[in-house]
Amino acid sequence: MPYTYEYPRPSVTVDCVVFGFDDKEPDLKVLLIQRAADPYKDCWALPGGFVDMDEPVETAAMRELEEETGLTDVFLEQLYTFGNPGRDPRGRVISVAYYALIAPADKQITAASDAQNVHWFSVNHLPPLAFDHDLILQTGLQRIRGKVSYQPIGFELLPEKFPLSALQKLYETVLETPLDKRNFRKKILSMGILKELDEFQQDVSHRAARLYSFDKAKYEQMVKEGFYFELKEQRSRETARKKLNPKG
Amino acid sequence: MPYTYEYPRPSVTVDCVVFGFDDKEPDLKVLLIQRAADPYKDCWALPGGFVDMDEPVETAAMRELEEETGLTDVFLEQLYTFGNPGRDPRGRVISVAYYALIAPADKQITAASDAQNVHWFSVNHLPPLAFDHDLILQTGLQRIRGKVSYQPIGFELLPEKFPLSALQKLYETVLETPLDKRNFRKKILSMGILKELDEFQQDVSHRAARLYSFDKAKYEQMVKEGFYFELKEQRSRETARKKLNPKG
DNA sequence: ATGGCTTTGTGTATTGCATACACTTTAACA
DNA sequence: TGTTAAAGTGTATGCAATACACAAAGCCAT
Repeated sequence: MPYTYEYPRPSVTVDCVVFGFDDKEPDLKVLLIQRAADPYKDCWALPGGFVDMDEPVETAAMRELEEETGLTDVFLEQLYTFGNPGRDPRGRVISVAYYALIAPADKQITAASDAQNVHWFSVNHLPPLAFDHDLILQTGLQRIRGKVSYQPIGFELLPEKFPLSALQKLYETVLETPLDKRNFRKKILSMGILKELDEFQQDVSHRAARLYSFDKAKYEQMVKEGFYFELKEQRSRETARKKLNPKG
Repeated sequence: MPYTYEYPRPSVTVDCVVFGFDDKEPDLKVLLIQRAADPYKDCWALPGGFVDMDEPVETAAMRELEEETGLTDVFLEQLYTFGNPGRDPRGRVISVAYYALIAPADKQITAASDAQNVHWFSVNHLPPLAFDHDLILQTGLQRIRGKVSYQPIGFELLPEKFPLSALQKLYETVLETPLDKRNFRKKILSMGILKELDEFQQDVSHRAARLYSFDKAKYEQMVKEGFYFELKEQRSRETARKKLNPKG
């Protein structure tokens, strides 16, 4: 026990809420691991672990994610720090949570390290989770729901090349609202941040859709010039009217 | 040195970016303390300190804020966690940063604890800061710039009763853009989240403006019913036209 | 009291964008 | 070849954002 301090110190961990989108189902999924060790042995949990003394916190998140699930090169952003006393039976543990967005089809998942199992779960059918991981997960869900409308992070959940219908389904799923096809296409295309490809869907039993890709360089250029991404839930005229005159 | 652990542990601190608004100047201010102890003795810094083992992190932020500046009952939200190795010369210190919004006129400030001095600084005229506090402060600034447009947090920076011109100046200051008076008033009043008071400015050497207050209960009710606060930088027709046809 | 100064407070015409809405085209497969 | 499934496309309407200027109020100095 060589590490001695004048005052007590908490442990610091990282946890990752990894979101994935499947446009076949379609629903929003979260990657969970089944714990191989106590506490909460056999319970499902977010991938994560202790921060090393000489690594940045975000690096720790990426390292733990790779160790436990095999994932590398993912979009990763800090979510929130959870540090209530009592959230971990081992003592005072403060956890810096991150959220990641990946296109499951693009990435291979492998259980490793102290995960005995890794699995995608729909956010609507989650198992009981270890620690306060359900709170962390719900916080992540709120975050991406709030964020997709104002930042083009949704593209991180799609493969590099995708049909417009997949993008629309993604937005419909995350925002939990149907969108009008013509209006959606008109709006996203008018932004000019998509590259129209000369490629089409393969192996579909109906007319193949044209594929697009997100033009990140152009998007960043446009942001510099004052462009403002916005792709929100459509507010119907009904709703708008009610706002002004609640009696109908 | 009674605290001994099997693995090394970082220290965990909190830091607070306290924003205030002065509609006389008008500019956005930040509350800084002058450190009474090493490291960075005499240097200006964000109020903050170590998290106790048995208190929630947010409680630590409120406690340190009160100890060092005398402030209580302020709007406080978590901002971001800064934990790069090397950010503190005392060793590995991970800091959970919060930001606070207050109306300086409503609150009394008092230097105490290990602050030898407390002072409001304009965000445009900051002294050199201790640790990575400039990074934290800029992160806070970005956060409120991004957030005022979509959440009515601006009211936290005004006294309870305020004239519309103060609200407008606040938005102009935070968004760094002029706003049209008639359009601003039309929009904010049409939202129905302001209570029109039967009180007027006192001691002004011109026509006294009517005072308003933010109707928080009504706002929260409206949010439940699907209301969506939005008060953004106005995009001129010029700008909008350039977007579609860059050549003019 | 009068005129000057400062800030409040108000209305309308125009334009652009969001919305609502349905049918034809394409391609695979039976 | 016709059945099925999804892709792809245009327009009319209405609301909301914008641009814009002057009269009213109240204090102050003369």
